[in-house]
Amino acid sequence: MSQEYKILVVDDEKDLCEILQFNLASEGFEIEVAYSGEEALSKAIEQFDLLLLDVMMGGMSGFKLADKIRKEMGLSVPIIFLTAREAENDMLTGFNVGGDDYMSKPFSIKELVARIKAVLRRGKNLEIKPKVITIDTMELDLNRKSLTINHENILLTRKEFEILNMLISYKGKYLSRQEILDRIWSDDVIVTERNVDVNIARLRKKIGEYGSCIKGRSGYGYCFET
Amino acid sequence: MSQEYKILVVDDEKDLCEILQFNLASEGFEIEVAYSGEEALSKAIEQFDLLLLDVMMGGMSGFKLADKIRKEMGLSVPIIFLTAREAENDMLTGFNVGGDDYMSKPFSIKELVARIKAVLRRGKNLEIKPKVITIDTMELDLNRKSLTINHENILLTRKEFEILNMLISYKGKYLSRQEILDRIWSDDVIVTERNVDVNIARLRKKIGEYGSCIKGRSGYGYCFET
DNA sequence: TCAAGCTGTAATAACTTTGTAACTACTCTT
DNA sequence: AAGAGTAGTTACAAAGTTATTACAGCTTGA
Repeated sequence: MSQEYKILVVDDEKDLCEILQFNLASEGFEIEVAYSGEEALSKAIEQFDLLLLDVMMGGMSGFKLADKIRKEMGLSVPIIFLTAREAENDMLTGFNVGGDDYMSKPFSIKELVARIKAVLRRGKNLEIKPKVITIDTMELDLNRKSLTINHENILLTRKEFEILNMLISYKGKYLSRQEILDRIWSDDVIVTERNVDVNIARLRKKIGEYGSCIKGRSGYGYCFET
Repeated sequence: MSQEYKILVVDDEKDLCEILQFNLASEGFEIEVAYSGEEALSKAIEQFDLLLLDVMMGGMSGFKLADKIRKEMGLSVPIIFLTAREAENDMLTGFNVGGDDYMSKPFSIKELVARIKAVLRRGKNLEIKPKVITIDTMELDLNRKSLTINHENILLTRKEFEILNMLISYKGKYLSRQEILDRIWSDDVIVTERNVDVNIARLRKKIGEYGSCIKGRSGYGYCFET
């Protein structure tokens, strides 16, 4: 990094703070630490280029803190949330509050650094990108994670949404069950390939007429094609 | 697994080594064992497709070993760390050193195997080859595994596709049935040479006018020639 | 705590691909 | 030209793959 970025880490686990401080500093970032939301607010938030907020803290939660910073203080500093694993809903709330990314603990420093850099880069290009994929009368909103067909809202579960999204972004290419598993399921969950089938079946049913656009071919996998 | 992967297990607990050796071998991996970091270094590390390193060993720790392999020897073999500690710290260090994954003991063999496969797969996907072979009005897309003739999609089964691909890449050369079997069928399946004939027949039928480009010659085998 | 929803497994039925066998037609030698 | 070996074709059986359903465990949120 050519420029020195200032990052504020807010977390009540002192050990983790130390690890972060050490590792991020060695990546060339300037780090400050606060051990609670309240302590964080006592600092001049606007001086930082990025906030790393633990979601669960004694006292004010990371989300509440983010909310204050965004709404009361009106700041748009990038925020990355740190959350205990499996809290998928956490993540959604995080995005609602205006988070830029989130990381589930335990996470790898390598990955965190990558995301920090990504967020900082993004900041330069600025602001909201409404990502919507439209296929005929079907609209997939990647931000809202919603699907509409003929302006009718279709509720997809996460897995269904992500599979559909993946198929559509590789439109015309057959993706093997394994490729789908690799991308959509995290490494440490072990599920069988049959699972993909089941999710595809549910997805097909939900998207009605478009169900037949998801082609399955013996030995190749699945493919979206209109 | 069609290909045989070589894995080096480095751990000073002999019992665990045996368990790993037995179980991984039965998954079709070729296993070698070293009981210390020093012993590991005496082997030709570059011959292995994956390293499984215990973090805590008498003598050199797994991390130190990894560090040597990465930085001094400059090798980028995938590494999975085995750690007994719950500690998040271990994990962080593991990733910093360039580990690809880690497993905390005790772990399930099933999960370990899943991760090994994931890591090995990951390495392969790196090759991005936008390969399309065009012969007259025939297009063979090796990525999509699709064939079009005059922009008409022709659905080939896997074996058909692979045979066609092989014939075309050796265009003009006669390939014996045995050569075709060796390359396209996995070693552990035993099929007769007549099988190739049958598949060739099916292929010829599917590719219509191009069917006659697949020449058969008594005593030689098959050859693609326009 | 219960009800509802999500996600995974298992079972099974339908389907596709692949292999074998049997037969015919061709080729190559003598 | 005959016979032995080789190749092409077809039909059927075996093996493998996929779709779908039912159900169970888990999480979540009233």
